[in-house]
Amino acid sequence: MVYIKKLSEHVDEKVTLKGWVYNYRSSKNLYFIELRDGSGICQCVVARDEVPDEAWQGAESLRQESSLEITGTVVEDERSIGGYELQVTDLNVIQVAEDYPITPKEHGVEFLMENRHLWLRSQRQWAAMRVRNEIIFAIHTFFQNEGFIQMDAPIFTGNAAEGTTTLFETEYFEEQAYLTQSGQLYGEAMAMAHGLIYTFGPTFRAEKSKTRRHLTEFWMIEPEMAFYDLNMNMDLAERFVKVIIGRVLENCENELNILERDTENLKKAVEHDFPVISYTDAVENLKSDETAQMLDDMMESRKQEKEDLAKEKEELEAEHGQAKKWRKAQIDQRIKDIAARVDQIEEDLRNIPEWKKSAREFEWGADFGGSDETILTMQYDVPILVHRYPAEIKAFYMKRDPEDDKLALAVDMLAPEGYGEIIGGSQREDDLDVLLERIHEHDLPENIFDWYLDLRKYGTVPHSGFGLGLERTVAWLCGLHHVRETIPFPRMMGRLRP
RNA sequence: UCCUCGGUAGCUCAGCGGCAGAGCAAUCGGCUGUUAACCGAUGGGUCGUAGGUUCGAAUCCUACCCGGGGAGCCA
Repeated sequence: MVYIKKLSEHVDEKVTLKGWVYNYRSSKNLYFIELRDGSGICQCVVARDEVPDEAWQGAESLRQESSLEITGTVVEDERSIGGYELQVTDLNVIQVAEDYPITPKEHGVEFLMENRHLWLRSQRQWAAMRVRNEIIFAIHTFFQNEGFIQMDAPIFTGNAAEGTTTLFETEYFEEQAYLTQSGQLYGEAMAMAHGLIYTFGPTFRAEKSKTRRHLTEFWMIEPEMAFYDLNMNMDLAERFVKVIIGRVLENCENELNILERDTENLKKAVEHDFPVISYTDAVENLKSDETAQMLDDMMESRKQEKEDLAKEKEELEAEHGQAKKWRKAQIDQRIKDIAARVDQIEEDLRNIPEWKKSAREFEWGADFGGSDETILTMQYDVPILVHRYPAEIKAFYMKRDPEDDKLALAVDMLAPEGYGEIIGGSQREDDLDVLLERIHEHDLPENIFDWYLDLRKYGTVPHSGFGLGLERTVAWLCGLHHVRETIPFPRMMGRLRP
């Protein structure tokens, strides 16, 4: 048995492929079967004169997603997807699939999500999962090469600590338990045992967020490093992300092609330093005249684009009447695209004045909202690192800046192109008394943290770490609109099936 | 929880007070190189649910259910 991915090694040989019908076309004496086998897609040409009668009848019975074994000679052919095709000599139908719900045409999100178990077979979803796999492999390779030990934090936890986030509650024998929202505190304990560690596991947040960046169950990678300060932490995060992008560019060319991902900015991210900006400078940036001007310019260019699209739509509608059928379909599609884009523009036109106002009136000490993040990141093509946030808006375990007690030694990495925060991290408070004080300030129960406080009692050291959101990273590298397409079976508000 | 957009054939949508429509999919037929193939024919409906206004409601009003996008929160 040969896999489609390896067809180039079998030119002019007779091989047998096993797979599913992705799509098919036919004429009287010729059948074209697009076969997918999980490794790729190959067009198989069945000519009536070249195969036994049973094989021809088998071909005629095929429907989308029918399973089959197919034998033939591999030939190079430019007309075929992938550059190779199979001149079929025999085929054996395993099962004829009736009424496969997902056709090669367009579908809505709701329908596709209901059929996620089948949607995974579609090209774009296939490509996204391959990129996800490459990213996961790159993450392990990077840390293993750097001498990190992969260790697992528990998923059940007894403490709902860390403050504001809503957690999933569950029962652990007769005790109240929660699903973990982060493995970090445990990561710190493990780093004190092994020096450099990373966790790789699922995390759960019960927030009722319905946005393209949120899931209730997502995967997070959290390295924790003994004897690392904030600068070392930021350097590691940048090198780490660069390696991931580099590996994806190197090994997923075909997948990125299928996803129609423009790789220009990804290449820049590998080659250029990520801008490092303090929170305070970022606030200045938001309030600046230049930013206000940038938003005004953006407003103008959106208005212009809207006019251009309206004109294009008029021209298309005029052409529609006497157009041929295939051209009509093309026009309809383009008009649909235009309508979607115009909706987006109108939303922008409503939002931009508010963004401008919120940026202009931003007060030092507040946390950045979605629009503020957008304004900051749209000024760059590569991720930016924002550091030293006001301590008040950050978690209790983050160390204060020795040069300014109001600041926490925290860092966020914000991805470009609207993908938002992909990394959040900090240097941790390593002084027992200060940490106790913070716990009291945040009104957290001390007894829950007794084991965590032990880490400061017995050989405390400066240490740092960060968490990378896997799905947001996949979404960004794939250029996907929504994180629900970055994980096989996304869990989000109102979606527990399939 | 709030704001906003939507729910019409298996799918994607049009229709927005007066006979329920199109494309794709399905079924049948045609076509020797197609590639979201093409051409012809056929079948296919609880217009999200409940109530109201009206001579008449998919269309207007009210409530509810479900979904998309966003705010808050965050990776």
